[in-house]
Amino acid sequence: MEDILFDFISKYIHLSKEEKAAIIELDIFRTAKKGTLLLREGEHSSYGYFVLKGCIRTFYLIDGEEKTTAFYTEMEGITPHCVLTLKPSEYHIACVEDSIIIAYNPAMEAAIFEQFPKFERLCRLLSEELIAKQQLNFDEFKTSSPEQRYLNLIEKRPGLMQRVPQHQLASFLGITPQSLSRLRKRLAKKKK
Amino acid sequence: MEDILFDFISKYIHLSKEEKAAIIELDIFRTAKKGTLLLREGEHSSYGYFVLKGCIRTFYLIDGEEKTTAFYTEMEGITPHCVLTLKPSEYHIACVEDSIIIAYNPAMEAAIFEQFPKFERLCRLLSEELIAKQQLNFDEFKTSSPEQRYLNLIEKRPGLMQRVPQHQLASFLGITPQSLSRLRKRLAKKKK
DNA sequence: CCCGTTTATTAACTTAAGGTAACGATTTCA
DNA sequence: TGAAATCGTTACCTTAAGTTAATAAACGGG
Repeated sequence: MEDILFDFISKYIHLSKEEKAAIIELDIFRTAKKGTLLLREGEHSSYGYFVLKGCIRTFYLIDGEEKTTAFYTEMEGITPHCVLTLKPSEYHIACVEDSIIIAYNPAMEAAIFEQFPKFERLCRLLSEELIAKQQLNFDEFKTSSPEQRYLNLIEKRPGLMQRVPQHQLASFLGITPQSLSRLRKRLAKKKK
Repeated sequence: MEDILFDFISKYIHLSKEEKAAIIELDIFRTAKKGTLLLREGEHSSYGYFVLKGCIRTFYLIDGEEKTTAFYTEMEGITPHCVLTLKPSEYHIACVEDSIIIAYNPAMEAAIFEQFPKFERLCRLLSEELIAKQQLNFDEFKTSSPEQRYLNLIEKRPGLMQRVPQHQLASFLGITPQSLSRLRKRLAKKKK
């Protein structure tokens, strides 16, 4: 399972045997069953997660309703806001499927950055890229109707539809499950 | 005007005289009049912008309509997506007010990072923080109605309302100018 | 200072999303 | 395996957003 990670990193920088060993040394690999809560609202945590296989989601509990706002699948990760603020978490993180993930904390990052400074560069570059992508994504959300967003999601993240319950997808699209259900019926009719 | 920048940076790291001199050496400070286009859709550009004073916005031209998706004010900045992809820009960037900005490109960053590695750490930390904040912001957007978003904006970014034309704010809120106008009337009535 | 453009508001109509509730179908797990 | 919870769909009604259009106010360049 380390290979999944190293294959990914190799797209950006070359890692020596020593560097790979240092990463494995950190003992960051975990498996988690579907439904497992990695982080609860209100908790303090210093762990970030990176998905090697499977799917995790962030969600809020608002008026007793789960509102899923993000899905992270293969080669995507999240450092929860609370890790940076040191305050209680605003949201929950849960596994949508049985997953293989990396769990890292700032101390581990610091250790790796100190040994191998080029990791820090990698993280900076990945972060900067992610900011720009996130912004594009948000832009698209703002400038689209729920229906367009739904169609867009099918195009941009094919397969996610199949992996995720519909009511979770609905809040991800910024609508209610009922609206998503209607929307789908509307589209099916149009297609005919 | 350098002082505005150095005051900001001093909240994160200490800069020596040499380091400050190296930054000034880069000749990154610019002023731009309201309405100035810093980047046009379709253009190639390698410049990122950081606002010291004033306000800039990103917008898309969709069916001849301007859709404003983000505002950047004091101590906020943007590295356009096209700088990272080397492809034509998806959006425009324009000054909303007369502004004092920093314009930087990857070569300048590389030069500074080489001279003073701690800058790279600063950028990584700021980037990681921004990712988490952006995500929270997006989450809030998805889980709120236009009305809640409007009220939230007043709270979170007071003053922006006064600085920015309403039709630009409308698309920023993900609605039409007409809807924003109605929404405001509705709220004014409620308050009474 | 004036005229054209941009901006904000309002109105009437259409469309779709929210709220509530009910219904089976599926999944979970004790 | 059987009861309970979860999930997706449908229906009905309400509410608000989109669309189009008209008008008035504010702004800005010559």
